[in-house]
Amino acid sequence: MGSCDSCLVRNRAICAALDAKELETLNAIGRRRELHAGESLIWEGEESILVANVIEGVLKLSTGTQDGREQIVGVVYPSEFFGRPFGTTSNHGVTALTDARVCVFSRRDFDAFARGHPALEHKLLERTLGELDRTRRWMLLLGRKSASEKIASFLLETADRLVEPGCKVHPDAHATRMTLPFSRQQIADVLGLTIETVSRQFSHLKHEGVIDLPSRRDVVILDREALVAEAG
Amino acid sequence: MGSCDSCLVRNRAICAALDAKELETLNAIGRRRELHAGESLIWEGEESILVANVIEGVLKLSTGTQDGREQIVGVVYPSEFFGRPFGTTSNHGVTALTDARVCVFSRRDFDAFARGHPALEHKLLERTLGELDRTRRWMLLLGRKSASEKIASFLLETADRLVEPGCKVHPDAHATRMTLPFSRQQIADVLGLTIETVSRQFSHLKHEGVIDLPSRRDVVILDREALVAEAG
DNA sequence: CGCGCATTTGAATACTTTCAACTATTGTGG
DNA sequence: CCACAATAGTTGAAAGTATTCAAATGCGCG
Repeated sequence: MGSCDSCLVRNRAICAALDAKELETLNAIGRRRELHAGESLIWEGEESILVANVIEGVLKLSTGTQDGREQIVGVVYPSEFFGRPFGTTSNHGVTALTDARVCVFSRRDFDAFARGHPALEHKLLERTLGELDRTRRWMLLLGRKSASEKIASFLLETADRLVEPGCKVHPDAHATRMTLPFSRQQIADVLGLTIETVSRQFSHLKHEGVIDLPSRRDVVILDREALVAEAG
Repeated sequence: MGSCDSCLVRNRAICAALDAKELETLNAIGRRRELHAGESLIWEGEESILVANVIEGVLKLSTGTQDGREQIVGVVYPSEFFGRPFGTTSNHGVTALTDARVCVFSRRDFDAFARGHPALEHKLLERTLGELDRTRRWMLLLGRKSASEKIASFLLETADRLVEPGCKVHPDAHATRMTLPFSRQQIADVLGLTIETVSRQFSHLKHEGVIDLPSRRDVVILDREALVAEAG
């Protein structure tokens, strides 16, 4: 229980860069942690104490203004890494969107370990570069897209990232039905909109027959082409 | 001419991680390139052929929609690195905002060199993590701030990044007068606004006595406190 | 089964954009 | 060096889109 051997994301996480012996060392400095939906692990502005890998569940990275406006700046799925290695302060909070399990490391321990293992640092670099690309693409959405384009883009991206990547047969598979790990307010915080605007756009897409909404959290994509066209 | 020895940003760029001998090797695979304002070095969507360090000048990273809307997703100043190492495609274009000099490497050569030099990869990782932090902070601006808050934030950030970092005496120095490396349209593309809105906000700040605008490209910050308050 | 809270829907408002005209700056050729 | 053309920026008015405020609906949990 809780060892790297039995880890669900063992070969997808950055740990895949390590051999058996190194993994043992890493195992010694890490520990499992369970989080309930809504629970935070890292707070914006605080000292960067820990970093982690997601084993199961979905978490959000967010920042806010003093007067309470919030912006979700990243969403972390299983096998992904979060936290701020090699830095003193955390620039955004990290909160579980669903119940989650993560593999946590003291930042200092992790930093020291990573410095001695270039293969791990390389994996981390590749992931960070990829995350930066994804984040920059999201800036186009925030700065230049209309509400309807934002919603369509959001549904497509979420459908893609939510598919369990275990299935190698269809590497480009898209979920056609999904249970969103987000409330309406959280969707608004991802897209830079208000909850009312999100709701109206969902209703509109439903009336157009592009999606179906069996329950609050479930979405069925009926017409993917239409969504792609709408995404701009 | 054009060797690492005489490089203006020699000890600020990632190259600072290398010793004399390694630098010589790196020097052999890199070459200097001059760019005129408006000239592009990398195009969005194309194969990632090269990466580079900025020696002098300012460049923008940008993406756009098919119908011509543009969003600037990053601004690169002297000593900073750009391009997409360890990846096949460039996700955003890179264009000089001012005349510029850069130190270019073939991506393949750079990747190979970096793989063999963990200290260089480490520096690159630290920079990438820092850039990701900065980018995520910008998302709060794009998603949640009003036009006036955006303009104030933009002026403060630009004033900070524009100061030559040579001056060690005042590490937190802010420029009080600056020549913007951006046209009004480019400011609009950074902030997700239209050129008219940018212009109106500038005029408003001027009439309020918060800034002065001696010429199109020059800004004098008269009341920094007011700008900070306005930035939200 | 009913209560509480998330979500939806409606109407009025506010902000940014769009379209259009005007002004100023820069650069060019006579 | 000046005149003028081209480009960049400013300003105004009208329109459009998302927000705000308010009320209603309905899902999900006890």
